[in-house]
Amino acid sequence: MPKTKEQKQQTREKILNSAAHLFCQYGYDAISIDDLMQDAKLTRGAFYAHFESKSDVYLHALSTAAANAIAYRAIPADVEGRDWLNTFVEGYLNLPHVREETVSCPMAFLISDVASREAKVKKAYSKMFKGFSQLILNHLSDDSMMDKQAMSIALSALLVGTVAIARTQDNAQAQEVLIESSKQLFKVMTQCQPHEKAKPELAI
Amino acid sequence: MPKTKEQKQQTREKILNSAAHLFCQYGYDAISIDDLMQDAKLTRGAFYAHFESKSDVYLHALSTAAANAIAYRAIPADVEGRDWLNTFVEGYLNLPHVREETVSCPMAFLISDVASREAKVKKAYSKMFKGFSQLILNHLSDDSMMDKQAMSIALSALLVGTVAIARTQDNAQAQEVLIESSKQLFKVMTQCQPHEKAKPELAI
DNA sequence: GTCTATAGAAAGATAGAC
DNA sequence: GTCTATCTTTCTATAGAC
Repeated sequence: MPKTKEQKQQTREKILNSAAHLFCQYGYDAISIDDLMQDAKLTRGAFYAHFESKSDVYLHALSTAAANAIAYRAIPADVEGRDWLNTFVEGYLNLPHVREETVSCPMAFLISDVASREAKVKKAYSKMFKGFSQLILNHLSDDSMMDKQAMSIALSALLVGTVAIARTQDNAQAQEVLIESSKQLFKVMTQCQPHEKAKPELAI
Repeated sequence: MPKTKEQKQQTREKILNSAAHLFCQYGYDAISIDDLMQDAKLTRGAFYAHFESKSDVYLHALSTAAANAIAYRAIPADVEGRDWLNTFVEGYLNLPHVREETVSCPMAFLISDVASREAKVKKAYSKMFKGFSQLILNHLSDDSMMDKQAMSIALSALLVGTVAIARTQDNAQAQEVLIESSKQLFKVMTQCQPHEKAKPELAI
């Protein structure tokens, strides 16, 4: 790739990272193009060399936010099954995540923000949820007592919904929601897979 | 109450009903004061005789929306325990609710909309969630195997989260999320209360 | 490609007539 | 209390210099 194209790509990614961060935290309407560009240490006018419109950057920022979140919560390949789920839930259902002290999940943070967006955006969100649900599904241990497909969807809704609810509460209430949801989540998993060992204590 | 005051109150409630409906469906930023007043068959200027600001009407519209939703989903007093929960979940986790063909739950529809609002609004939302969770708690049957407090919070997060997620999906996917979540919900309840009779088929 | 300047539109809030 | 008219701010998007 020629040097100029490479630099343009870097600038674009810089804007996308600012967009992923700011849109997740404040939503589409609360963030102006000026906000994005200032965060990326550029000015308004340069924006349109990289994106068609505000709507366009939001769409791509969704993917960036998802990619960042996936990379941040990556779990070593040798961790499998129940251990994987324990680790994932521990990293997802915790206060630093809810308070954006760490990389945030665009699904939980923009769950009702996407309702007013265009069809393209909703499709991208929908695809993300399918991916999330599939990720959970891939790590559910085989168990004849469990409808894995149904379980993965319900768990996904519980995980995303819990973080979204926690975000609307003060710290004490948020902590309670996170703890009780993960307790019930593990209780369900334990009851469905009675041969597995008991769940470990969670550090949340 | 004098006639003029009574009429003012009626106009105020008309605006609040429009606000509850429109804010729930489109969110705070997408709805202008003009939109609200046109829906209430009035004009911009009259707005400030009833509310201090847009933020003010949003705050009160939250309560109106909650009151409307509670009234709409009211369940006869003689329905109790497991039957109550069945009926409630049936009315809450269904497609017409998700598609706003019926009175919508402000918690599910505005779950991430309140993040950018002022502290007063967040407190009102938080109080609503506590009320929702308490309502569930009041109808959980006694069972020594179950931590009712924890269960009511987790169920609330699952219910609200499921509707919020379903809203981001197309009809087919939304239906799947609703069905699988309610399946798992009842499975959990059944396992925790093994003496109750099996769950009825849901009409969703 | 990035900058400054600005056009054009939308929306919150206010003023004054009735 | 409700109306029309308007002030003011904010924001998306574009134009043109470098």
